Amino acid sequence: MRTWLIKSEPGAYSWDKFVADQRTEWTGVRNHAAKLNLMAMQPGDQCFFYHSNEGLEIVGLARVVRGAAPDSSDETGKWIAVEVEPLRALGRPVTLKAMKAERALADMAMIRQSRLSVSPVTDVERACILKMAGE
DNA sequence: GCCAACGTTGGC
DNA sequence: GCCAACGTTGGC
Repeated sequence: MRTWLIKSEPGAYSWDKFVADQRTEWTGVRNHAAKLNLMAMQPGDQCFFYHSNEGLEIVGLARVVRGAAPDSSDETGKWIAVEVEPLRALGRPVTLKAMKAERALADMAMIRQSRLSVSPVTDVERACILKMAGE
């Protein structure tokens, strides 16, 4: 089981909306590096859910329920999406500021490449983030 | 195939 | 609102 990090602007699609929906197709990724990460996702993998632009914190944990398939919002047929469901909110949100201050997270993909909307999280990083969340 | 111009993302 | 990072487009 691998762990990933997916970003969403809460104004566009918030954690609360995600919880209300119970399951969603993660559409709209139009970046090749992010697409490669989507393609590597397997059912059962988990994803930290991060609020970009507003909030700037990881708020919850999700699970991949279906691997990559054509993105239903894409008319070109070039892009793909996975389906995810919420697992649980974190004990407390982990802010970008706190992550940047944590030396163990200095090499995190999302820190090094801030614009990448779907990124991998290592086991060490995952454990660190969960600890920061008070879990 | 290079590179300047431009658009978008996302943090500050 | 600004700007850095980065991706894409289009002229040459």
